Amino acid sequence: RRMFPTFQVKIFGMDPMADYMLLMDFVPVDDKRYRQVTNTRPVPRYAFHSSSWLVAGKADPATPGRVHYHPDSPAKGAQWMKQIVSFDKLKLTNNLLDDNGHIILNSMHRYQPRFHVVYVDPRKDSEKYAEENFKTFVFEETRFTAVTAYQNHRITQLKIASNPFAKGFRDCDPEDWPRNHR
Amino acid sequence: RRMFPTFQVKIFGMDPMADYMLLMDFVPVDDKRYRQVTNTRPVPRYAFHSSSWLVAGKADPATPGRVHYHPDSPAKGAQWMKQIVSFDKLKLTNNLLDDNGHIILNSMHRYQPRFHVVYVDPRKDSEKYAEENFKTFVFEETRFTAVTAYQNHRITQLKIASNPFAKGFRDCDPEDWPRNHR
DNA sequence: CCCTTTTCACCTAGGTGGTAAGAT
DNA sequence: ATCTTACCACCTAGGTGAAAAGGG
Repeated sequence: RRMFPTFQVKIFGMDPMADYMLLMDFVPVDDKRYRQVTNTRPVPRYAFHSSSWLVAGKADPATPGRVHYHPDSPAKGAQWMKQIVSFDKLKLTNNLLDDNGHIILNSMHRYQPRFHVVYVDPRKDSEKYAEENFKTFVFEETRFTAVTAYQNHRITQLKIASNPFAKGFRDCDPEDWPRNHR
Repeated sequence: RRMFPTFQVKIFGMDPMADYMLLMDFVPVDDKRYRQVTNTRPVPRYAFHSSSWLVAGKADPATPGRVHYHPDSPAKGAQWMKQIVSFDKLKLTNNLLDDNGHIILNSMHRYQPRFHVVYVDPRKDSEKYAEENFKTFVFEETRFTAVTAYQNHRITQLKIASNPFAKGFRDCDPEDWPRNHR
């Protein structure tokens, strides 16, 4: 499924006339597997377990480190800089055998999205300059735990309130949402 | 609206490693405006006038000669050649003020679609070689009369039978269509 | 008990010809 | 009479979380 909210960046400082490739990948934040607490007392299903994650042990074997190229790649710096770049086509899966080119992640593990900019070097021996033509950007606030089903009611409500495709599950106007809920 | 059936080509003979732009444009077939015959006897609307076009006079002023770049442009020759290239995103309009970048045509005029291949010359003075880096292909069987409403019942039925988006107007299985109708 | 998979109703987004009204 | 425009029901295509079923 798509990653939501979508990773979006505003880019400055490119050479407007040069070609660039934009891509993303995901690296494990730690070497741990997480789980939810065991409730001893019965709890209604909609309460979604506890509100925190416990370490459940060592991480599962690392998944194939796929990358997602922004579908507009390659494009000129001027094109990338003139508006916000949105990775809304990026899809995540837990299927190790996926052959749709989606990003493969382990469920119940924590990940750090990374954003990479590659300058398309017109020189014949461009491979030699791969190091300097490659810049990586990490925004720690975009870290998340991959799941197959939501574990937290407020995450669910945030998605229902802000993802247009989940409009069918809303029971009030999303404009009122930040005021009515903390 | 989209052009339907879609213009599609299979390409051979490109340099697999070189970049190419693919584009289409439309040129008037003649300098005429067409119209349907006046029936003196009343005719049911569904009969769609006559089955032929009459010359109605001189063509309207030529429309801005827009071009449509295939959205995958630029791409490597290998990419273009490995499957049929389909111009299914190409849209036609009769609105002279259109600002969606669609191809502007005069209704009731005849047009010839043209297909162009542009080799992206990596040389600094590539403008000098524009002539030799540019090839045009014309398939006369793709000529058509632009309309705002269909003038021929068999064209309507052909579209209903073969365009998936018109499935709501079908009254039998399209697989049976060529056998049941001439 | 905890997590994953599958299916579903309900959306967004947009491509069809039909149809009625409008323009010339 | 002929052609154009605007709107519509009906599709395709695909992104949502809910819920039920399944696995360990």
